[in-house]
Amino acid sequence: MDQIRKEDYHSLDEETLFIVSQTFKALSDPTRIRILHLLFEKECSVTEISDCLELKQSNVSHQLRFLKNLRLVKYRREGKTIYYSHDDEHVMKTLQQTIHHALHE
Amino acid sequence: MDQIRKEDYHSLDEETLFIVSQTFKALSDPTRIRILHLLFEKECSVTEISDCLELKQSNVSHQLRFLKNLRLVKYRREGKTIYYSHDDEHVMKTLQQTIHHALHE
DNA sequence: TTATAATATGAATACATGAACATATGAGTT
DNA sequence: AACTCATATGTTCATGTATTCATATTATAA
Repeated sequence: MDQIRKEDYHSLDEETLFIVSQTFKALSDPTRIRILHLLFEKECSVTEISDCLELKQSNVSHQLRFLKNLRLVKYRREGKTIYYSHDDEHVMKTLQQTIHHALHE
Repeated sequence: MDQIRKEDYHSLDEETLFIVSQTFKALSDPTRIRILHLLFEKECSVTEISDCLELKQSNVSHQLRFLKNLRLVKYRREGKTIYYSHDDEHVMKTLQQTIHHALHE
C-alpha cells in the first residue's frame, strides 16, 4: 500500500542516480569547469592547461584523471607531451548551456 | 605576453564560475536529484517527500533550503502544510536530459 | 490556552573533497 | 648510461558536506 504509493512515480534506479550525480559532480567544481571550458576551445597539453589557468600541474593531473574516469576527456600522446580533449558531447553541451544561462542570468 | 596568451581564450569571470558550479553542485547529490525528480512530477509537501523517498524529515528540510537558496524550488503554505515545487525550468530541463542520457547510456 | 501536526533550525559527527608538496614514472636527448 | 622534460601518483591537511538527533517554530484544533 505504502509501497504502491512510493512506486506511483517513476523512481530512479541506483545506478542511474550514481551516474547522474557523478556527472554533475564533475561539473560542480570551478577548477574542473575552467579546464573543460578551455578544452571546449582547443585540445591542450597538461602544461598548457596549468599555465593558462594558473594551476599547479599536479592539481591539473588529478582533475584530468577524475574527468578521464568519467570519460569526459580523452588524451593522446605525442612524445613527452600528452594532449587532452573533451570526449562527451552531451556534457559539454550541458556545460555550455548552463554557462550561457548564467551569463544572461 | 603570458598575459596575452592567457586571455587568448574567453575565460570565465568568477561570478559566473560560482553560479555555474553551485548550480551543478545542487544536482550532484543523489538525495537532491531524487527530490527534484519527484518535484518534476508534482508539487509535494515536506512530509510527502520524506515518505515517498524514505528520507528523514529534517534531511528533506535541509536539502530543500539548499535548493530554495539557489531558487531551484519555491513553496506555498496551506495551513500547517508547505508545498514545494520546482522553480527553474532550465535546471529541470538539464536534469531531465542528463537522466535520459544516462538511462540510454 | 494547551495540545498536536508540519516544518525548520542548530549542533554534532562522520565522511568526502580539493589543493599542495614531494616523489615516481616514462619518453626523448645527449 | 645519465639527464631533462612532461606528466602521474601518493600522502597529508584543511575545508566542505550529508546526515542525524534534538529542539524550536508555526499554524490549527480542542
